[in-house]
Amino acid sequence: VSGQVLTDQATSPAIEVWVRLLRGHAACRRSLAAQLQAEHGLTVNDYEALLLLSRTDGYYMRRVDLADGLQLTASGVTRLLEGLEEQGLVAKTTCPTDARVTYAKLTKAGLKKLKQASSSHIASVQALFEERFTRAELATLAKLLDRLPGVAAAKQDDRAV
Amino acid sequence: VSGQVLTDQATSPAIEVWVRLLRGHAACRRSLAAQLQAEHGLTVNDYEALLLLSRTDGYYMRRVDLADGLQLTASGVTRLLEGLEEQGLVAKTTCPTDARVTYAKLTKAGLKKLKQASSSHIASVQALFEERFTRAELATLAKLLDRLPGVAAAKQDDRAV
DNA sequence: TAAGATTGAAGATTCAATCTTT
DNA sequence: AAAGATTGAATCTTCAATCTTA
Repeated sequence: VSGQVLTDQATSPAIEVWVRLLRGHAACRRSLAAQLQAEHGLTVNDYEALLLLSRTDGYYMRRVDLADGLQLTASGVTRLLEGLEEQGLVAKTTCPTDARVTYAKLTKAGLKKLKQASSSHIASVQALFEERFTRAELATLAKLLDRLPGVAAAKQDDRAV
Repeated sequence: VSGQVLTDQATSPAIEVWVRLLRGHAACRRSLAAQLQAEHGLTVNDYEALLLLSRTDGYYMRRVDLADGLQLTASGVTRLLEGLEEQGLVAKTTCPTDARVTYAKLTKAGLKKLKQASSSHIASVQALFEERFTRAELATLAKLLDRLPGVAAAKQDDRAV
């Protein structure tokens, strides 16, 4: 009798994808976050911020662009960088042409930390995904996930800097 | 010169998928959470909890199973249900055969709330995904995401109850 | 001892408001 | 007025410890 409150729509393909995205993201993140924290004392966003910075020319980014790349709010980025600055992994730099802007710059220590963390973190990510998907399936997944909001935008910034 | 700190591995198919999962989830969730909050005063997990409960026989679940289904910790579920109980959408029920267990039971008000919220929320989810993917692509995505940790487990529980 | 559940303290993130500079 | 950034308050979630029952 029960268990059928929401019919049709409730199990539409879009809903199925959304629920799987929710649960899958949560489980993957929990696992990878635990590893990153235990082995390197970094959160997922800590790591991702260092990585985005490391891929730019000059190792610096505006906070706004970091927010877009990480899919965080402006204040989220301020708080995230607070922590990284305290650890000496990122430093503030002023923009010579626009005094409103504060750059986040990857320090030597930050680059070193990223390099240290990368090998084991990348291995964890690969273990998690390559255990479950073939190379072709991963390519398919990447191509499809690319169309989600936030994904292409982040890549553009990445390329633009 | 810079921007090439991490080579090869750093752009492996697994990493590409993980980063897209991170950003895509964040962007989708932000958008859907805002809609759900504005129109119904519910968080994403509020909604998902009501939905999981509505699909069971008798409209109740153990907290442990809810945690597994939502990919939350046990204490996360306690806090989530606290809020739903305050709103009268869920009520505590004791288990007659095991005094350790407290069931979360969907109330009439909870079922009503879920029904109210569903139509617009489902429409939002469909708008978000159907705008970007064909039906076949959604099916492919669902099938692949199914293999992520946490996803199949949640479905099993859903079915088991 | 295990399992189910809760609690206090802490962390991460957001919103709304604010400040400065353009 | 708009853009970049920060801050205080609030929310959500987790971890570690605890409690009760099996």
